[in-house]
Amino acid sequence: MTVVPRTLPSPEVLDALAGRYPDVEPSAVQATLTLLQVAHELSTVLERHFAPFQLSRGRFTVLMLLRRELRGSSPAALAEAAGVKRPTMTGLLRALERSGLVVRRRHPDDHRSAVMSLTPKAHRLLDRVLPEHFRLQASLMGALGPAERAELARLLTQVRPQPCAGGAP
Amino acid sequence: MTVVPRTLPSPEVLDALAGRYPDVEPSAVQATLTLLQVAHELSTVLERHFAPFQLSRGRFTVLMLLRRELRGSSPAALAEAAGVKRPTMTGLLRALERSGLVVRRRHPDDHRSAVMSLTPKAHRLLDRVLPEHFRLQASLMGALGPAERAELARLLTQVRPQPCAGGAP
DNA sequence: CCTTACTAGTTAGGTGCCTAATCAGGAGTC
DNA sequence: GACTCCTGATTAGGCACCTAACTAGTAAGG
Repeated sequence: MTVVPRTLPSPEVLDALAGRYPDVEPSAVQATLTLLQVAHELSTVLERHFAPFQLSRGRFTVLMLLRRELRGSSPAALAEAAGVKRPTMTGLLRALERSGLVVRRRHPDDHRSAVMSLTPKAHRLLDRVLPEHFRLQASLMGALGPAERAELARLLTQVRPQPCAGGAP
Repeated sequence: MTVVPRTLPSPEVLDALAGRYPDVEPSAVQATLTLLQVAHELSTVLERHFAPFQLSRGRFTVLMLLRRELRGSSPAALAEAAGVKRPTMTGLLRALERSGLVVRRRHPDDHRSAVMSLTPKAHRLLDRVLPEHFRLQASLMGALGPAERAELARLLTQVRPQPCAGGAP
């Protein structure tokens, strides 16, 4: 939920920047800032929705992953799937364990590894959270038709860090 | 930089959810998750770019605001413009002050208030950071043409929290 | 076996943001 | 002037994420 300017730079400011720095592309600046800003708002709305249930986005994501796709998998696999580092997953799972939402068992073959799964309490919690969650998601996208949503998703996936010489190490 | 599932839910999983929870709109789920995920990646790339200059996104944003639009304005005004709470701005400004990038003066009329401005060192730093920053932004949007970028920004601005009964308190 | 190399998970410590509570200056009312 | 009310800024404390460094179990080569 990092900081993002609340309003876009005015055309005058952009022009001034473009005069001083030749590589300014106003359309790129606008798209980047808008993307960050809208994502920030969206994040905030989702966090607010989860808060009354003692859930953060991270904890919710873990529950959803464990619900169907990754049931009975290891912390490392969950970290990978959730896009989070292993130490962070340790913290998320500890919190969920303390709340009685997940249980940990030792892996039968590999004694280093753990096997996580949801408790009945977690399933009941999700049954309370998810209906409203999906309504919220639908309302956030309510101003866009299905075709526009698909187009939005398509355009977004093009925004990746380009393989433009000197990629990640 | 909050957590977001690294891959979208498969169609099967979405179908299963839609079966159990009637309000699931797959296009909304897809658009939401994609938006959060791309914003997360973009955030990460930008943070990496700023790190060598000892800048965070927050500190950079403050410098940019102070550069032209809000030169000589108060911490409260900066917080408002940066989309951040006042205590957070206190921390950002303290860090920038310690690095010798901003200076603080008392407001001549209102002795509660402070007037912040950039030092020459900050202008030199921005002259080093910005060219590469704008090239990076351009490359991130490199796969999209100007019209597509504008369309992306337009669609994004539609994603606002809808005024759909029971707004913010 | 036994060393070496790897992997799963945790701990320790740091950053960036938040809310709640506090302090100090300013402004309106009597 | 003294009371209340408001507002700018800070401090204190908390949460979610990170990296680096550790512990413990596994696997592979001598």
